[in-house]
Amino acid sequence: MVEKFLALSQEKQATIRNAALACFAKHGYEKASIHDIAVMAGISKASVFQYFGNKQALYQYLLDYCIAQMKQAYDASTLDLNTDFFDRVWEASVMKVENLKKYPHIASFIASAAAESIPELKDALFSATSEKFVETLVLHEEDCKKFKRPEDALLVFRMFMMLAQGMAVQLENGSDYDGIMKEFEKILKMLKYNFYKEEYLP
Amino acid sequence: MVEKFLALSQEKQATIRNAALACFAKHGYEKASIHDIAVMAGISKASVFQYFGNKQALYQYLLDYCIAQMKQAYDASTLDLNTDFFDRVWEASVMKVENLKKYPHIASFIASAAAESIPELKDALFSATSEKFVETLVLHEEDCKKFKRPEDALLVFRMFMMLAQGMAVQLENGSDYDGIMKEFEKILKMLKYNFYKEEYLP
DNA sequence: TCATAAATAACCGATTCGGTCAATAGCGTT
DNA sequence: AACGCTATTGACCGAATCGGTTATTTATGA
Repeated sequence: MVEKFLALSQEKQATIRNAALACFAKHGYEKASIHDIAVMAGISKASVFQYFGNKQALYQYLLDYCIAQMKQAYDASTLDLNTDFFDRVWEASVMKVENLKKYPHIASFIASAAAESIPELKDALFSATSEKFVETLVLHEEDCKKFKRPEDALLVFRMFMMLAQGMAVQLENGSDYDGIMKEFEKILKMLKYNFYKEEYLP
Repeated sequence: MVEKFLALSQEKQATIRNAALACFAKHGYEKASIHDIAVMAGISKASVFQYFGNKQALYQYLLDYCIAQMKQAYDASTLDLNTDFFDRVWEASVMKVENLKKYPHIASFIASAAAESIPELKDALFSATSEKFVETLVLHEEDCKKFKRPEDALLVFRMFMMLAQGMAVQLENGSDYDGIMKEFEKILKMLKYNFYKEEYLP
């Protein structure tokens, strides 16, 4: 049923998709109305049904699209190259923010769908956001040695995870990307300076 | 019109208020329905109208209630006593979290109302969350001297503000208060140890 | 037991819901 | 210009839900 939609131009697809993602994210499945989505996308309500058949199918399409996009984003995660912990955190953060910029409503849609306990999200979310997974990806054993107190490394990492959530909130609330990222970069440098042994400082 | 409601027992008032706060916070003013609120509160829809007259009056009552609660919470902020910066941050965080525990839905309701750009919130929110205000309240000049690099103090404070937002998100998503606060306490100690000059460490 | 107050089920007109369909607008072909 | 074909939409459908009212039931207290 979705072929009609996929035949549209990429721009129009993106416009409609973003409108639908935003509405579902903001209001949830039941309270989001096709009328709202159509108005936000600048098309008629009938067209939405022409493209997707019904409300459920539209939601399912968005779900599949977001899961695929998420997997792709994580597959493209090649941050093992940088050898330093703080550089890796920085790189991962930049990647996350760039993704947030490129696909603005995916994160909030996923969060909203998770709140409605959509079953198929459980798996996709678990593999992507599992703290242990990200931990082994970012924090290596040899990183700890650079710390004045090696036992601090894990806690610093956990702090970054919380910090990332706070940043995401601020970004959603309209704060400018560049300003926040600049500040985050300064924070990283500061932490590195204060936590590393002198021999590992530039 | 609200006298009927205020005549109820405190527990029943709290139950109804929390249901209404949760519904308005989750769905916004327009999409939140009196039916939903009544069901969540375990009373009949007619009773809600009996207590508050109409939807707008209910919303206005919640708004007034939350603003009053917020002001009271900030008036009770007596954290000047502790002389150390990190202790002050810890105390402020505990206060914030205790408030979040005591009045679970106020924060999200205020956020939702702010998103709908309710005019009277502008003032109340500005005085309460203005970063400059909190900054002068928590970060004093003599604190900076304790840092190995005094210029780090302000950035550490900014980091705490972001961290607090991340913590709030996790708390809303159902993580346990005590676990998060334990971790935050550890983070504070760790930062203090790494940032302070040795002479200021216990 | 009875009067009174509190709570609700049933109901109201109006609006909005998801969904359909016939009419229209756009557009390449001849 | 007239045609045919398709993409798009305005108008419409019955059903559900909206905010709000009212008549009836339930609880209370003298």
